[in-house]
Amino acid sequence: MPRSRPNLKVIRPLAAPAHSAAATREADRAPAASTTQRIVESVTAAIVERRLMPGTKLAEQRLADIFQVSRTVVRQALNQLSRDRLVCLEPARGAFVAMPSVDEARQVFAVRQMLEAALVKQLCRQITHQQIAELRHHLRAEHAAVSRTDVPGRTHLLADFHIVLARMLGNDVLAELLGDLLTRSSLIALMYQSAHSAEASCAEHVAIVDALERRDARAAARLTEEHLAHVERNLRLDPRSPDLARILRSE
Amino acid sequence: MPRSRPNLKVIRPLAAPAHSAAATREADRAPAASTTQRIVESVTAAIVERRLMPGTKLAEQRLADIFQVSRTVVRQALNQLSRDRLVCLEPARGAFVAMPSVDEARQVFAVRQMLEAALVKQLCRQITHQQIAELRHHLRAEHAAVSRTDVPGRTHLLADFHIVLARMLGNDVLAELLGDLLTRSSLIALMYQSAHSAEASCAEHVAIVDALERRDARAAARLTEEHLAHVERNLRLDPRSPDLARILRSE
DNA sequence: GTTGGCCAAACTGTATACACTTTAGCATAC
DNA sequence: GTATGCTAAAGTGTATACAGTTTGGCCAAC
Repeated sequence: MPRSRPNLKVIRPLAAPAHSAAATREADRAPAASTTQRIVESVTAAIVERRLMPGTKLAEQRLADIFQVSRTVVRQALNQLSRDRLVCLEPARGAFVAMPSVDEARQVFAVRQMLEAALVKQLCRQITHQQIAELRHHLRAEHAAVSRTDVPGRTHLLADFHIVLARMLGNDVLAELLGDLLTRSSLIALMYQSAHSAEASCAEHVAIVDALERRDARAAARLTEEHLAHVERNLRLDPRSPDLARILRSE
Repeated sequence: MPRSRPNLKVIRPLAAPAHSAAATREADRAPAASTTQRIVESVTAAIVERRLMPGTKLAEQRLADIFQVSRTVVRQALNQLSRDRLVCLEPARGAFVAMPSVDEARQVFAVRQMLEAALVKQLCRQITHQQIAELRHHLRAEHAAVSRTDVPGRTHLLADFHIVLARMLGNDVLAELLGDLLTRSSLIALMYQSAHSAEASCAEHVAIVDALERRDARAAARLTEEHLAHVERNLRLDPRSPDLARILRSE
């Protein structure tokens, strides 16, 4: 499917993780993961952090060499990643970093609007002062990352905001689901070159927290929907080159 | 973890699928699946159709013999099933049919309420006369299955109702997500002995379709939430024996 | 100069082999 | 009679081997 095969070496730094902010963050939340899980997380991080482009082939032996394991383990990881829709498995051809379609992109954002609007609406009813304080703290971190143009950091923080909200509801099922949708959103943003400014996102997050503090459920839900609509509208989802490529491919 | 190890032979009929309604339905929607996928679907069907009890050990070699493949393929299937939360993989101990906790059960239903309420609200705005007719047709099938006490048939139809709604929105991402939540709900219902009558579910479905036809978004959303609340309330989620078992196990 | 077909290298899909962990039964000690 | 420790069987985790498919390049034909 992908005619050009970008070199895979971009993910090499993963094997010997540099002591970057991203690496430590990743290690923190994965205490003693299995070998398979480690690979899943490395590849996921590589995609979210834009070191792997959509359509890149992920040859099994290649990954096996990089992570110093057998193909068996790599295959397990690739299977999980395909379940997460981050990689696309084509029979007898191999695994490729997924190339979500325009439709899929729209659908993911539609689902996020439904889930997150309902989420903040519920959260209004039960949020505590301390939780508000936590959110303010998070917002300050976001602002700081945006100010010093720390691109990977701010990307992570902007996405984490949504996860933090889910966690505050105390619903792990929701949090995990939303986490999956957020990684998919990252891939979508990467594929369709999001033009949404980090400043705007940060400001919109502030407005949502303000509404939560006022316990204004209606406003919080509306602001959340608008925020996601803004992000989606700033994707280049026009039926131009991507769709052309798609037509030629599906033919 | 599970002290008693129910015999696995219950799923034997899967290998040579009888020409039951369930078997053909299953075959229809999986045209040319891979070997791994076939196993995933067989085990999923076995769990949903209550032929496999929560906590049952799924030994790899056993499944490999039944499906006449190597353990490699079985392991891939079990990995996918664990991603779907239908089986629980315990390191060096094996795979077991999952035993969702009371918390997880509540959370799954909470997420379904959020998603499905938003879903019918949206659907009110765009549903066509033909789609209403399709839903009426589905309701008649539900009613017929309930009347003739076709337990597996009605279970499938009652669950499918929710999927049909999602499909009508034209959002495949949503439909798939909801599908996963529904299979999890089946396992939950199995585990906590749902006492919800099929007649009640069917009647509540009718009320939802009525609201959709009137394009009464508010009512449709409310009825959907109430429907799910009823189903959840009829689960035996009291902190009795299950939680006791859990405490002893996690100790 | 371009098109079509053939062949070797590379890669995926599955099976098998082996090391290590868990488990269950039995013998021994108290 | 109960509890504890040991040993063999069973089962999981990973690596490797091999068959079948895809891929890309080369050569011949037009």
